[in-house]
Amino acid sequence: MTCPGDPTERRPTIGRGKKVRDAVLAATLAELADVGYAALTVESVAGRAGVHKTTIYRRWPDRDALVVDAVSEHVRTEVPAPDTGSIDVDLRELARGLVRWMHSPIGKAILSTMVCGEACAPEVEQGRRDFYRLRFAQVAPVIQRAIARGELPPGTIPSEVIKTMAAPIFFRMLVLPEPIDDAVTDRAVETALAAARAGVLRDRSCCPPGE
Amino acid sequence: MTCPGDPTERRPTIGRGKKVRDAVLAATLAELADVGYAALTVESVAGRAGVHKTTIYRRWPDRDALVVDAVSEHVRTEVPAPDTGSIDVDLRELARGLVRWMHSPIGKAILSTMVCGEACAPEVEQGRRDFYRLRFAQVAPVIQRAIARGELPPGTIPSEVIKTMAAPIFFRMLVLPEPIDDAVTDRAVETALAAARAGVLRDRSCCPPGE
Amino acid sequence: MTCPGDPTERRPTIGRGKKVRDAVLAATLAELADVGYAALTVESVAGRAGVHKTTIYRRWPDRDALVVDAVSEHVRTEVPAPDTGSIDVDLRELARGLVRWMHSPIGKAILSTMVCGEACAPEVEQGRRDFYRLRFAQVAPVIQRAIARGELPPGTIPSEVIKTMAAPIFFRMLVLPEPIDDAVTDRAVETALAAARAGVLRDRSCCPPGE
Amino acid sequence: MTCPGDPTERRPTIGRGKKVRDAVLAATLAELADVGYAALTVESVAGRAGVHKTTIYRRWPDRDALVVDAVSEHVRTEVPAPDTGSIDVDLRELARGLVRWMHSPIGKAILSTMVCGEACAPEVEQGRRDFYRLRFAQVAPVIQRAIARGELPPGTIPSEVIKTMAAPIFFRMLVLPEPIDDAVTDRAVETALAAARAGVLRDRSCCPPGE
DNA sequence: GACTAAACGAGACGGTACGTCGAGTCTTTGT
DNA sequence: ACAAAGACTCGACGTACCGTCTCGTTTAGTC
Repeated sequence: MTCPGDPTERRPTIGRGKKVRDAVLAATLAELADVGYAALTVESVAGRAGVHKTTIYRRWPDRDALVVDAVSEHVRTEVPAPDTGSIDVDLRELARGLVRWMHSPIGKAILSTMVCGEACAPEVEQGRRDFYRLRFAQVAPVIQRAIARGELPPGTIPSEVIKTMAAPIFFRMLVLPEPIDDAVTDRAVETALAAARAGVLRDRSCCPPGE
Repeated sequence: MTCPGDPTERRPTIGRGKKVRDAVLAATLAELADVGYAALTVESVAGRAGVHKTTIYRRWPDRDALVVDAVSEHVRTEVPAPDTGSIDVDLRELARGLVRWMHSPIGKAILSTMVCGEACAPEVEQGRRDFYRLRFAQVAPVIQRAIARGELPPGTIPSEVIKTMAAPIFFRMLVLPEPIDDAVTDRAVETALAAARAGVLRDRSCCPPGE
Repeated sequence: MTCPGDPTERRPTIGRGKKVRDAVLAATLAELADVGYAALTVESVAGRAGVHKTTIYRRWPDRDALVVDAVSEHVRTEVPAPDTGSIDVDLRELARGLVRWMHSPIGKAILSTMVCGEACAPEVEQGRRDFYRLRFAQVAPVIQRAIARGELPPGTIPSEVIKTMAAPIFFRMLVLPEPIDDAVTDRAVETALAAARAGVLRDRSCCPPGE
Repeated sequence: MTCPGDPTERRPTIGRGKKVRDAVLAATLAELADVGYAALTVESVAGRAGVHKTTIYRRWPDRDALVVDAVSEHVRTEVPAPDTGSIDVDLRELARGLVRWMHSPIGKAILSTMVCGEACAPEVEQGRRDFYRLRFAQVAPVIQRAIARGELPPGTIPSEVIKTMAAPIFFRMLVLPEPIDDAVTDRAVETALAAARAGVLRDRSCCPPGE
């Protein structure tokens, strides 16, 4: 039956095709983690997945599409949004989780794809935009709860807080490659909180106020 | 320094060789700006420089070395450190300059090289580390003056302020590709200042909080 | 013969199977005429016949068998053996018919299959041997009547006369690709008759010359 | 040296390139003889020639061009034109030579290329036309001498005699695949001579025979 | 001002991966 | 229970670019 509820992919996703698809995507992530995006080879992926190269090309138009798909697949993973009652603790937990993810094989895999100086295929571009949008949405409640509790000023934009917290971590990881220790992580959290509390991260268009 | 006798490069750097070297490096930067690091081909560079491919391989061991060299060349450019007497204004000027640089051809060229998810050649790795170290050093006086003026708390680490200001801009440019407008830039500046004023960016190892 | 019960083919030849079989064979001939034997694709045939590729592979072991079968199908066509009372006229008529056939779609189809520099599958090999044997047998009476009328020497081998007449035509068509006009055709006929009349085409093993 | 006199090919033919070219063409002919035209693989040729696939594609645009070139190369071989003073003997010798050539590896190689039912690439088409034109020109003197000696009627077209002799041999070899023995060969010769002597192979346009 | 050595132009070559096509086999599904 | 539909394996195609090599030719510094 083509029971309603999972029409994300056509029928081939079920049955034998599903097995192949999963094997290939898993192999892609593994390769990504091992050798990175630039050195990823369709033939290696095929070999690792125990599948023929042409089978991959039948399902994905090219290397980029394959990688984007593989990464997107693992994006549906729910990121647990902590709720300890304190924004300091919650945000620190999120930051630590981000750092852990960045250093995990799968995180490295995704990162190596998800960064490139704008000359990327539009496909990849869109893929990563979606990725981050989803991630931010998943953790936004943490900030919203803090606002509700009065820990952060009303009008604070949740995604801005997250971005402000995440930015220094990504920056150190990807731009200046510097090791990321707890001090760095904590500083990122405190920076975001300081900015939020100072009202820097509020929506300025609606509520000019306050001051 | 290019003082005579400098053996960083052999003689060929002078005379005819100089012309070739310059043409190739310029062509490399142009290609970098046009198509990005990943799509850069030695043959295109050779063609653009009006030089034969083998000539390039005679001087640089491989593609990466060429790119690193081309980029390093343009790193010595002095970044003017503004000094208006107000850290707000100075920092905003630095941020605007950074954004302008990021959108300039040369900036794009360097960025496309300087970012990659860790699977880079060590050569590139070291190159970019040096690049940023130098850049931060160039603008550190701006912060130091602010500390001296009492605008920022003593013990504030200049490079941390710069990084905190730069991180959200790079993050938006490279990770989530989002357009960067003045609001974003200003917010980055204010975030860095808020954090600095809150004492988040002080050196914690030496001067235990106390305050 | 197509008498009922003929077990050369299994049941599927009747009923629904018959339709499929006919459609596929017709499509095969059409493809053969259009693109030739070498470029013939099972998928194209399937598409043209409105049938799935695997359906073809179920019925025919491989491409060659399909082609041979398709061609054999159209071999049973009776070639009218002219009987004007004059071997000159009769033979010329046969020659013209041969040339017409060669330029017809079906003729081209068969020709493109029926020629290949020996590296053919034995299946094809046997198929074409049978094809020509049958063709020659069909027109042999023309020669036999001429012998009976005394137009050609006794002992003349009918198939040899046909082959001698046909050879230059095939030669020009397949080997040196040259256009075939009436002059060529006539010359082929006259050559065969000259040779036959000179006794070159008699069976030498049985009736030692002498005569 | 670039001494005048051998500008048949550009410079690459000399030096290292010549070795590669020769090796590849030889390997092509060998493959052609072994597996035939249809089954010939660029990779096999490359392997046999001890050369990389891409090297072949650098010099020849595709498989067909390679084969045509390889065959053309071996066409310059002079075919000795016998001159015994008797057209019967000379022609028989030519016929036997043709049959021997057909059964030689190189002959098979060329034949397997040189026959295809018109759906050939124009490149191959032109190549074979040239091939046969040259071959016929090489042996035409044999016929011309016979005409001069009065063995054949004046006005006899040499190439027609050759074709008439060759046609049945090719026909048996390629169309009906039948073994070719001396009887067949002799019959072909006698047929051609009978036709020539009967005046069938004269140029009809110029000398409308007095006979 | 001629001479020698380094560097350049030119082009082929081995090698890796790309993305495509077609043959023929195997599995799932629907009837 | 069997045939249609699809997906899969396999092998070859022709392409692009990498980095290497070997020739001649030009040019730059030296004697």
